[in-house]
Parts: sequence; structure tokens; C-alpha cells
Amino acid sequence: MSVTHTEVTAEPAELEPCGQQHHPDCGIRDVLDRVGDKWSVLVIVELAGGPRRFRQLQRAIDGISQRMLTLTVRRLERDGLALRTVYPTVPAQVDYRLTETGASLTHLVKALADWSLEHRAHIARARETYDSEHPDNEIR
Amino acid sequence: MSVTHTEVTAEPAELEPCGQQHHPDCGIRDVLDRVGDKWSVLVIVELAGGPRRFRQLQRAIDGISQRMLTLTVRRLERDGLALRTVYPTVPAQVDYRLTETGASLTHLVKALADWSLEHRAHIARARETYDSEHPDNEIR
DNA sequence: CAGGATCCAGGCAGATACTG
DNA sequence: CAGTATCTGCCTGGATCCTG
Repeated sequence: MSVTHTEVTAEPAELEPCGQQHHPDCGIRDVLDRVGDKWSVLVIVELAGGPRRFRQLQRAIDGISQRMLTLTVRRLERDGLALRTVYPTVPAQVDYRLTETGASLTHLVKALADWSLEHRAHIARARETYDSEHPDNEIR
Repeated sequence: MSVTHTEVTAEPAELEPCGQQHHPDCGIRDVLDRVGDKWSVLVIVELAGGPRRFRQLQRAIDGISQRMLTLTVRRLERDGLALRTVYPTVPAQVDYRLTETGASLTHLVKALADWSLEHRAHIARARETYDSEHPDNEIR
């Protein structure tokens, strides 16, 4: 079977077992669900700048509803990525900060952010090209 | 204002402007939406092992519906992260492979996967602890 | 201020059936 | 095999009101 139209540099050859990343039982999934979550990442980035109060986070993040912020910080706390501290002041005051584990994630998130900035333009061009070549495509 | 109950190592102090990551116009968001997507990551990891055909991906990923796989690879193609090659064989044959850009993402994804594996146990314990301390909590 | 409790629309994603 | 098309459940996430 030869390929007529498109040049093909490599045929389906190298099928290395891949370093166990996607084995069901290894479950990077649940962690990725947390990291991949839109709001979680933004909260982590914000907390990377130091402890923040609830309203402070809400104002900083812009677009997040109070409900989503609540859920997000709860989940981060549950996963041991963030620490919630309640100050017994008269108007209740709470702040959130990253734990050791959470802080270790920061580097990855930053790396991701850096990557985004680096390839942002390229991706934008790719999208335009694709969209102009597939005008009727509904894919977002 | 002193804190009575919990020890506090650092009060709300350092508010460094944070390196522009979350500025709305910098929009790491749309990129993160792609990277953060559950299926996208898994497809990227799989493609990191070399070119894959459609069914091959579907079988490898386990749990993904054909619809979701279609949408996912379409989006990756649109973003210039994956390349789709059609072979004019009699039963149509298509394979997907990562582009340069897509491949550059691999390292980050692997880093994320490594991080997951590293902190997996810790997170699991944190969740158990949290859940036992908050039995009535509905947070997943 | 920090969040709990509801109500509700929209979109994501699964199941199914059909095509080239 | 590699998709497209459609129907639909349901879960996410926003808006709103209320409490400690």
C-alpha cells in the first residue's frame, strides 16, 4: 500500500508501551481533572502570589461566581493543595494559601502559562487557517 | 489582630503583581481549556508514542466515545497541535500525529503526569482525611 | 465578609443509527 | 475503518436570596 496524495514521513511503526501514564489504575485522570479545571488553575496561580481572602480571590479572578469559587477552593482544600484558615474576627475572615504540595504544582502551572504565551500566536494562526479551510465546520 | 486557634506563619503580606499570567488579554484560558480538557491530554499522551489511527486511539484511551474522540482530534488539528493524514486506501485509513507544537506540549503533559504519580498518594490521603472530617459534605 | 441554599438554563457528553 | 447526524439526559455553572 503506497500513499498517493500526502507525503508520509513515518508509517505506524513505533508503538512503545508508553510510560504507564494512561493506565486506568494509575489514574492521572482525577488529578488532571483538578488541574485541568479552568478555575482551579486560576486560583492556584493567584494563590501563588501569597495568601488571599475569599473576596480577594473573587475580585482578582474576574468572571468566577461565588459558587464556583467556593467549590473550587473546597476541592483544592480537600485535595490538600490549599489550606483554609479561619480568623475569629467579628466579620468572619478567611484566607487561603497553597500547601507544600500546592506550591509544587505552581511551577507546572507557570510552565503551562509560559507555553501558552509562547505558542499563543501560532495557535491563533492555525485556527484561522483551519477555519478558512473549513468554513462550514461547527467545531466551535 | 492575633489569631487564637490556628497558627499562622504568614499574614496577608506579599502581594507581588504576579507575572502577568492571569491578565484577561493574555488569555492563557483558551490554551488551558484545550490542555486542561480531559480527553485532549490523554490523546496527546497517546500520540506522543507515535502516529495512531482513529480506532487505535479509541481503543487505547478507554472510556472515550467516538464522538468525543472526533471532537478532540478535530480541535487538536484546528489548533495546529496534531496533523491528520488521510490514506486513500479502500477502507479509509487516517492517522494522527503530533506537530512540532504539539510535541513541545508533550514534555509539559508528561511533567504533569509525573507530578500526578508523585503526589497521587498524598492527595488520596488528603481526601480521605477531609472526607472523614466532613462526613456530610456534598463536595463530590 | 464568607458562604449556604435554591432555582434553572445551556451545553457537554453518551448512546444509537447510518454512510462512504 | 472513520467518521456524520440526531436525540437526550444531566451536570456544570450562573443568578439570586439569605445567614452567621
